[in-house]
Amino acid sequence: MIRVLLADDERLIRQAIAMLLGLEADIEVVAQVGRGDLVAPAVREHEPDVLVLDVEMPGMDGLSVAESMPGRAMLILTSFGRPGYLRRALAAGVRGFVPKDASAEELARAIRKVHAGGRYLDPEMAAAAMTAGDNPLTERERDALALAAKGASVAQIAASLHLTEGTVRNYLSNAISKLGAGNRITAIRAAQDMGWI
Amino acid sequence: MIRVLLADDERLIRQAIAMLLGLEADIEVVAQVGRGDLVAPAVREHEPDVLVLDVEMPGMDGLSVAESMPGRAMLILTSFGRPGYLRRALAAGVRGFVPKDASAEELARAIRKVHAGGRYLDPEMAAAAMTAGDNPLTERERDALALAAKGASVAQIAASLHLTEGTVRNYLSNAISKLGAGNRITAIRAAQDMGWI
DNA sequence: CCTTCCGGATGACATCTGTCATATCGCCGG
DNA sequence: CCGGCGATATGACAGATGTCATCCGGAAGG
Repeated sequence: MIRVLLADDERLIRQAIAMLLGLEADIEVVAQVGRGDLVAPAVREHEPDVLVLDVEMPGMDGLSVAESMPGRAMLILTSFGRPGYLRRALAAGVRGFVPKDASAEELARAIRKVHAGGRYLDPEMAAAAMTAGDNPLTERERDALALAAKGASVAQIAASLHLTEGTVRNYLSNAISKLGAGNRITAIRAAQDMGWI
Repeated sequence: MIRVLLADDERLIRQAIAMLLGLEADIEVVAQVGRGDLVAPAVREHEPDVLVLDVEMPGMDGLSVAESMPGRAMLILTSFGRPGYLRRALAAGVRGFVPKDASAEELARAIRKVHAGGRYLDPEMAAAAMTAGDNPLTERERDALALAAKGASVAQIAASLHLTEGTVRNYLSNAISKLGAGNRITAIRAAQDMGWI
């Protein structure tokens, strides 16, 4: 029996997926949580074999959760096939990556594979991540763009990062150019679509 | 037996919810579609009693679908409790509004209520929509902000709407002020959070 | 009928943003 | 050791953005 912990913020989805997985003879959902920060306590209590984590969650996102639990069998389940998510997940030791558009069979197969020590990556997502290439932004450019995405002005970003305004403008300009955008708004959208900020 | 059509773009979610609803003795999912533009043909073919529509879908969003089928028993199922969504849905004659964070029982109850000609609004969403009040933006302000949200510059917006640049700047400035934002980026985020653009 | 009000429209002005040329620093390969 | 490279940092400048005072026209109300 494969003991699974399921983390997703939407109760209906969580309940429903748990039900589907419960139909599989060899899979048992032993815990369900709706917030990222509740995963660690639940893991301690139930000692599941495999963690199925949604990326978008309050408290702590699924990728951060994965990064905080190295060595465990984990699988990311997400609505958004963002290349950056896949890279972060793999770097964190996650061995399974399944889109919510997958079928229940695909999810069950992925869980078995991950439990057995293997990998399961959705073919389309893997291809998209390959095509997209790596994150071209430097750390500072990402910092600046992430703050801009929250609506911060150049002055506010400069204050946050302890830089002069000119430098911040420069980072944003570089980011805009690297992302093939025309202004900061399209740059923010592009970076978010790729899962880079 | 209540015959239900289920429209949601994520297969796993669709399958799983169909399974949950199938457990209810009086509910039967007679059709499932993954795109908004496939709802109309499926309705013609299966003649369901109640339509359960996700807002976020490719092809055609759930609210537009609802607007195109007046008089039918419909229920909106969404991840995002945006006040503007609720208003648009009610205006389109939708009688049920359920967040994906609801329980399966709540969804089933809502479907029965809507099928019987009643209404079911998630209490929290209804309260949020009340608190938020109505969309304060005029039509032109919305047009301009929606284009800005796609990354368009003032010049491009002006060309699209057949206005001078000054007028466009004015609309955006009004929108920023009405939304309590400090620049167009925060204004865009605020308007999107409320479901106003 | 006249007034008031509000959305729509305009251009001038101050400020903010994006680009560019340039400089410094640490690191790697020759 | 030295040159080259890329990340970081800076300020000047041009162009884009946000604010303001103002005007126009139709709807609501006296």
